[in-house]
Amino acid sequence: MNNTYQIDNQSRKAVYEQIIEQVERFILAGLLKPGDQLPSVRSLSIELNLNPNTVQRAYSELERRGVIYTITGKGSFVDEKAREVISSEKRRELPQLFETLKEFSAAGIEKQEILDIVNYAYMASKEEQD
Amino acid sequence: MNNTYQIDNQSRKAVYEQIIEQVERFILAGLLKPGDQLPSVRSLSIELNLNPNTVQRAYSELERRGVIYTITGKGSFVDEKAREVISSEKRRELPQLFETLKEFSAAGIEKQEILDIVNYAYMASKEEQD
Amino acid sequence: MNNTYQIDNQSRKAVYEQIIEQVERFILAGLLKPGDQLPSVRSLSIELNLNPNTVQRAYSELERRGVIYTITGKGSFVDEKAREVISSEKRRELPQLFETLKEFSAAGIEKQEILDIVNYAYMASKEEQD
Amino acid sequence: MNNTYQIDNQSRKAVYEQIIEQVERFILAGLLKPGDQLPSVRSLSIELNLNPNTVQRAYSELERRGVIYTITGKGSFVDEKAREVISSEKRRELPQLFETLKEFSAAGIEKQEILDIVNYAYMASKEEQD
DNA sequence: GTGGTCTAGACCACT
DNA sequence: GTGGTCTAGACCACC
Repeated sequence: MNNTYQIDNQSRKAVYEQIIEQVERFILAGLLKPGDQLPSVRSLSIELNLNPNTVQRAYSELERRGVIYTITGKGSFVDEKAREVISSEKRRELPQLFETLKEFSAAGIEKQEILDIVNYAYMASKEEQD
Repeated sequence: MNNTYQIDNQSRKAVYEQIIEQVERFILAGLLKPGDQLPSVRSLSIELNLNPNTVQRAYSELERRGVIYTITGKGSFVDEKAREVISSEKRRELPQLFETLKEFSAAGIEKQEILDIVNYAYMASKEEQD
Repeated sequence: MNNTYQIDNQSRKAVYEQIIEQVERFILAGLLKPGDQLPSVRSLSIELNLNPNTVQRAYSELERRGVIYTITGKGSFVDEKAREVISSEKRRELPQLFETLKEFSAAGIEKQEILDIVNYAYMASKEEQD
Repeated sequence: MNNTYQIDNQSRKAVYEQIIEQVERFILAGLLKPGDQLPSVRSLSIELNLNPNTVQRAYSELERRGVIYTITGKGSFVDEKAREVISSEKRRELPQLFETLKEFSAAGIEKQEILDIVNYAYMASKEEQD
């Protein structure tokens, strides 16, 4: 796992959302810790060959959520409560998981197959953490 | 559970995608069986207060996927292989489930909590089936 | 090869065109000879479970082309010049074959592969003739 | 050979299909290469005096097939695998060629005449390529 | 600027 | 009546 940002222009996901996701992923993975400085809007926009507006939008949204904070003239930094904020965001996705799983069931996908995937995912996640 | 169509204008999901999802859900739930006729483009567009084009687009996509077939001048009908097609569509979503679960793990959501949701979802789905 | 009519409701081809094609094919195959009587509009529409209008339309078009002729009150019969007419219809499709073949070439399909198909098709056709 | 788009309003082929065919033809002819940008939906609709929806529909279908990819807000571009995709589409038409040839045979068109057309078509295609 | 979606309403071929 | 296509024109998100 590396901590350099990447964007997939061909993805149907908006570019600014891809940036948000990656910042949050780096935080969850411990690659970015509270107080750490994020790349500046300008440098990241150059690195990723993006319009600065796009990067700015991602940072603004992250700040709105309380994941980072910005000190004008100094830069953007990971908030103390970042992990907490991200976790509660993810938790809000659980009801949708429930709906998805009901559809898998209706589609005839065996419960055991899902349970296996859960186990693999949790194993894989713990390994990446190390 | 009823089999009348509903659309949510607030949703960020495209209306035509909502129609597709509902048709597929009705089929999985057994409310629409192979050979059954779907509401005509016109009648559904009136019922949902939509433009015929929007309904037409949903039906075209369902036909392209092999979920329904259309006889010009007669109507649209559930394909014999509809369930099969939908199941394989769903199965293609499993890798994304894997990614989502890894994120839940990284976000500190306990595996047991996920397993509970899986169990609930499969119970709920089986009940709706009856 | 049999000479009973069949229609494919799910085909994208119009039903009346399917009838036309089959009549012409039977004539080319020698299953229908000049002077032979075609099934009546009514009986064919019942046999194929079609609206009589649809069958009528096919017969009218065949008459217009000179493939069959109709004697009111007696029925429809294969015209003496039927084969000739159908052949010249087919011959008019040759320029389109030319275009199709150019596209196959551009798509990287080898000429030899096409030549093989031509040979097979002519062999198969001669066999069915017997 | 030029690479400007043209539509034939008289044709019974749908306009959006004509656009699809032309884009694919330009790609096969090497006039459009992977990564090349297609005219924007708006500009092409103006150039051809069509409604933007019609062009949009063609582009959507091309994207679904994997011939082009689209970056919302930036434009549509020829996919790396475009030729591959188009070739396999064409190859799927071969069985229909077989049927057509059988009919030509039954219609009394000499095999030699067909072979000549194949040769001409392959010659013509190679020349256009240069 | 770009594509994505939708409404409104029309015409056509076919059953 | 049914679906298939198209025009005209609008609004949105994103770059």
